[in-house]
Amino acid sequence: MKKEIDNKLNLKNIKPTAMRQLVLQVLTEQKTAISLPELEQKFEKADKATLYRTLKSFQENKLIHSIEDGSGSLRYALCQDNCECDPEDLHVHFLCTNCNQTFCLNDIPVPTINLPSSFSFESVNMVVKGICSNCKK
Amino acid sequence: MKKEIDNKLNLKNIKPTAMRQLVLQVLTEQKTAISLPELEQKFEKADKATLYRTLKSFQENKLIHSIEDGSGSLRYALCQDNCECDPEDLHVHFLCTNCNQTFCLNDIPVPTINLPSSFSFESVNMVVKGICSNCKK
DNA sequence: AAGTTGATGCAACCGGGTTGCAAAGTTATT
DNA sequence: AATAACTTTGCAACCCGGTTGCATCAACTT
Repeated sequence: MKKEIDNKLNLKNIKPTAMRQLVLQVLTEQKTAISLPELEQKFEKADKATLYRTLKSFQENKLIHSIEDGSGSLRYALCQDNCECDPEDLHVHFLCTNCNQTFCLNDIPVPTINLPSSFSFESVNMVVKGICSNCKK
Repeated sequence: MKKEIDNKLNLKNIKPTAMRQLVLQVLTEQKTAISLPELEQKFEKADKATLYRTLKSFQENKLIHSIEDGSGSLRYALCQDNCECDPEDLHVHFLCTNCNQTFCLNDIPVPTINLPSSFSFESVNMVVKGICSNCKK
């Protein structure tokens, strides 16, 4: 366990501090994308700013990606192994309006948009809202 | 001018107060989607809360639609004439990472996503980021 | 061991969004 | 025309996610 965590960090050139190990641990166990305040709650006593900076460095090193979740806040989730956070790596996200969880639909790529030629493309954020499988039952 | 504004409001069953006329005026002149703080700045002296509630009632009455602009804040733009804010009415939005303006790509509908059958669809938000035509020059 | 660099914790701030409440304005009722 | 009932407005205050400054602490360099 510990080994794998450290491995992942090293692979992305992130110095494996205690804090970072813990955060990555949480992110690994987490099936849905998590927000900063949610992450904060996972710890008894943790500093928001530290977590914030931890997530930021994870993101800069392409260990996680962030999405605007459709309710005005950011959420974070682990990238797929091969992810380079390039446009082709982007997938659709799903926000459940009932339980408020955000799911990575990893196997649904964001459709390509034919922009007017006067616009140039950098990235795209696509969030579908509805009811998730858990809440439908 | 005044006539058209009032007409639009009446059509959507919104009582045409002075404030609402002014806000709709601004929205009509505005080519890009506007945020609440931006709207505030368009007036010498206007109350944020009132503007907020004005936008809210416009939205409830389907005179305008809102989008999460990809930078964490909401923006508002006039609906098309025939718009019912149904999923089929949704279009893609474009955020310029240079000038920070949000454009309605009215003629680019949001592509349909085939959700896993266990998820049900309500709505979708799609924002493309890049450089707009003005900034490319 | 001293010096450099980076990580952490605390506090404070910022800005968008939102609400409560009282005053002003409008509409309806007699 | 006067009153009651409802709506809109303005002000203040608040909430919360995100962010920064700064001092401290840890790790690593020479």
